[in-house]
Amino acid sequence: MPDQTQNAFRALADPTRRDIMRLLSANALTIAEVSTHFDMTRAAVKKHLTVLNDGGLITVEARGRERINQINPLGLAPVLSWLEFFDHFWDDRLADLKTAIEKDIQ
Amino acid sequence: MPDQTQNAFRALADPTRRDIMRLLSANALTIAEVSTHFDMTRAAVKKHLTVLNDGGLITVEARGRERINQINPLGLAPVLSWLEFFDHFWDDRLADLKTAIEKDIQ
DNA sequence: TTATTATGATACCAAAAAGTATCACGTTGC
DNA sequence: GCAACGTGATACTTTTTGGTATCATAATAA
Repeated sequence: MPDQTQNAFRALADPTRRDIMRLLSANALTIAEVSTHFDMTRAAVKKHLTVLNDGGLITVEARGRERINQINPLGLAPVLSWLEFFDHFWDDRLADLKTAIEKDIQ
Repeated sequence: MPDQTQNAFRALADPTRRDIMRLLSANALTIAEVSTHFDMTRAAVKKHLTVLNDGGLITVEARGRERINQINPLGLAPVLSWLEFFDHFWDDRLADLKTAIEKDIQ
């Protein structure tokens, strides 16, 4: 049971892995299916999936010879928890923050 | 003006940088002051501060020969915005998530 | 059985990251 | 002016990371 916060933050640091998270948010997919969405080898995608799994952000379930990769929403908890720390400090600036977020969402 | 989301996530991927964020949440500090809290050279700390600045997570203000490093709460907006994306998908699981967060905060 | 398929694992390479050492430069204080 | 101080910047080393290529293995399909 290593540092789950560190593993989660590290997993989210790569843009490909964040894209995979978005992908899997729609559907659970096999490694091969995920690979079709990216311009890299299946082996590279599998590595990213391993990092995401280490970070607790996805779960992997074997079905025959396939591996179904599925989002684990609870994996984001350590990340949100860490961010939550800052809410306690700037309750006054939090309003600005939320405004900025809403403006940023497309 | 590159990918601010990427720069912010990258900045948060390092445990030292996350610790610096917590440090600066209490007080704005000079580079030398931040350095006293870590077992590494001032140059290394300065590099971390540069990465945090690139990620928009801190602002740096010159005061004489000193550089005051200060948290920029709005810098977290791209990160929170990205995370917010997932809220739309699991409104049902969001309750579990929030429970997990509260339990994780010490 | 035999061929195909999906995956795991390993070795390897290039680029990026984390760190140190060092020096130059502007600011402060005497 | 001059010494001390805080910082910026560069060069360099080591480790980590993102990627490919390749092969072994288990499951499926004919």
